[in-house]
Amino acid sequence: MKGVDQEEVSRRRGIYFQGFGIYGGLSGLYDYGPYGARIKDKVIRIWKEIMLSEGNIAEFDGTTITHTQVLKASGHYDRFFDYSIECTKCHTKYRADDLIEKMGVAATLDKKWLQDKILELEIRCEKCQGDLGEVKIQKLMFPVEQGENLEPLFLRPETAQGMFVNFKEYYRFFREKLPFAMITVGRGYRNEISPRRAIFRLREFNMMECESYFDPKNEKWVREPDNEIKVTFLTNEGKEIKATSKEAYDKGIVKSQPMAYFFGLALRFYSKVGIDLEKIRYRQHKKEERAHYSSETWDAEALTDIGWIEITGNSHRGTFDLTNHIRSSGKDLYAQRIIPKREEFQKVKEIDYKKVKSEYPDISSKIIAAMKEGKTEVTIDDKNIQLDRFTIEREEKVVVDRESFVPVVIEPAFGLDRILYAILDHNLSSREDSGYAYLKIPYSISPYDAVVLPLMNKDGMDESAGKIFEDLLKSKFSVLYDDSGSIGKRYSRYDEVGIVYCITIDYDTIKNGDVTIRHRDTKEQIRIKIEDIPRYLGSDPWNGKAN
RNA sequence: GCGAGUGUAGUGUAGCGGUAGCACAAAAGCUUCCCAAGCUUUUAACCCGGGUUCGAAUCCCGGCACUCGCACCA
Repeated sequence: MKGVDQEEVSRRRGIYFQGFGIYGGLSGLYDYGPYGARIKDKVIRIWKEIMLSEGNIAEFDGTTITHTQVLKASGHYDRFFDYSIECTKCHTKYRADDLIEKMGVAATLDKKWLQDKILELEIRCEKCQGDLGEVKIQKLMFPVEQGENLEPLFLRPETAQGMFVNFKEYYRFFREKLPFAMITVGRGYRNEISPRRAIFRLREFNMMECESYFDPKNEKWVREPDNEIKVTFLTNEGKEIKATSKEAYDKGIVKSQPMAYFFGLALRFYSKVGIDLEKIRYRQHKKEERAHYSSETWDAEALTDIGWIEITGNSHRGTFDLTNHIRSSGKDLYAQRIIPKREEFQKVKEIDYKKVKSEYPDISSKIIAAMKEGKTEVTIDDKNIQLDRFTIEREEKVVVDRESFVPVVIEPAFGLDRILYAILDHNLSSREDSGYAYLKIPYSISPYDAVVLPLMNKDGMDESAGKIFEDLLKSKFSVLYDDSGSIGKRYSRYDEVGIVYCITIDYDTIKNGDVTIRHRDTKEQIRIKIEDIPRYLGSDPWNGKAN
C-alpha cells in the first residue's frame, strides 16, 4: 500500500471492475476495461514472446468445455469436491473427510457415507464439543448442459488437461524429440467457495500455463538455469536463501533442473512487466500442502497489500497425468528413447496351420479362429480339443534400438489475474509532492504508446495536434487524443493509468514544427521534431530498471 | 458456505421516518503558452424485490453484492 487504493483506481479508471454491475454484480467475475484489457493483452504478449523464443515451446489453444472422460482421468471428476460440515453451536467449519481420517479411518468420498460415519464415530466439534450439522457438498467445477438426454459437461478447472491429451500431436510436431513444452493462455473456471479481493480470487480466471515433457532418465532443459537474477527461496524446511536459479539448483535447493530453468524465465518475465523482484520469493510447498501427484512444488509469491500471494505455481507432476490418460483412453501417449542397439531373442508363438489342417481338415477354420481369440480349449461337435498342441514356439532375433516410456511433466502455471494484481500493487504510487497517483508500469505494458495533447484549443494548436494524432494512428501507434481540461489535469489523467508519454502541442509547434514529450515518471520534457515522434516512440525508449 | 458488518451520482462520503447534500471526477463555455488553477453552467445516486407507514435511502423480511473472520484454494 502506498496510499493509493488499487481497487478504487481500477474501478474509477476502467482497469478492472466487477462483472454485470448494473444487475448487482456476480461474485467472482470481473471484467477488464479499456486500460486493463490493453495491459493484460500486453502482459500476455510478453509472456508468449519469452516462452516461444525458447525454440522448443509451441502454442496450444484448446477449448474450455472439456470431455468428461478427461476430468475422470485427471481425478477432477471424483476429487474436485469439498465435503464440509459445520458445528451447529460455534459454526467452526471442517472437512468431513478430514475429521474421519483423524480418527484413523479411511474416508470414502460419499455424502451419505461421511454423514453416517460421523454419527457412528460420535465425532464432535473439536473446539466446543458441539453437535456437527449436515455434510454439505461444494462442487468446484462448473457444469454445462449439452443436450436433453446427455450428461452435463464441465468447464475446465485448469488448461493443463487439454495439453496433456494432445501430447502426441506435439510430440510429432517436435519430431519425437524431448524435451519440449506446450503453452496455453486461456480461461479456467473454479466454483470457489468465497471469491474475494477483486481479481485475486475469481470463479472465471485467466491463466498462462506451460507443460514441459521430459525423459525421466534425462530430466534436463536444453539450456542452463539463469545465473543472474537473485531471488529469495524459502524451503519447506524453513530455510531462506537468496540465490540465482542456477545456484538454487546447484545447491540442491531446487531438485529439478527444468524447474530451476523456468524460474529464470519467469523472473525475466516478471521483471519485464514491472513486478518488483525484491517483492518476489519462491516458497516450497510442504509435503501435506502438495497436490497428490506432485513430487516438488514451488510457488512464486509476490508481496502485495494483502500479503504474499501466489502468482505462479510450479509443479513437478511426474508421469501422473499422461499415465492416467493412457489408462483411461487406451491410447499411446508414450515417448521413445533411443538406446544402444542390441540383439534380442524373443519367443514367438505361432499357430501350426499344417498340423491343424491335417488333424481336423473339416473344422480347421473354427479351431484357428478360436486360437486367434486366445482360447486354450474349444468344444466343436461335442469334441473337446486342447489347443496348446497346435502352437509352435520358436525364437526370433530382433534388433532393439528404442524403448517406450511415459514422459514426466513439469508445469509452471501463471495466474494472469494475480500477476496483474501484483503489477498494479507494485507500480501504483503517489507523487511525493502532490500525492497524486501514477502507475509506473514499463512502457512495454503501458496501455497506450502516448497521448496527444494540444496545450490549448485554439490558435491552430488543435488542428496541429489533430494531424499529429492521425499520423501516429496511421503509423500503427496506439495513441489517445485529449483536449479537455488544463494541461496539468490531463497529464495526471494519464499518469494514473500508466501511459508513459504525453505529446504536447504548443505555440512553438506551430512556429518550429516540434513538440514536447513528457515522461510520466520524471515529469521531464524534451523537445523533438514532429517527424521524429514515431522514431522516438518506436525505439521503446524506456530506460528504467524494469527493462 | 457460515458468522459479523456494510451497500447513497464515475469515485469518496453526509443524511438515519418528511421526499437526497457535499467534495473530487466528468461535460459545455470563458480564461489560461506546461503539471488536477479560477469563474459560469450542466449531467449524474439511495443495490434489487416485498412489507410496515399518510409518507421509507432511513424500520422489518427476502435476495444480490462487498469487507473482515472461519473454512476453502485440489
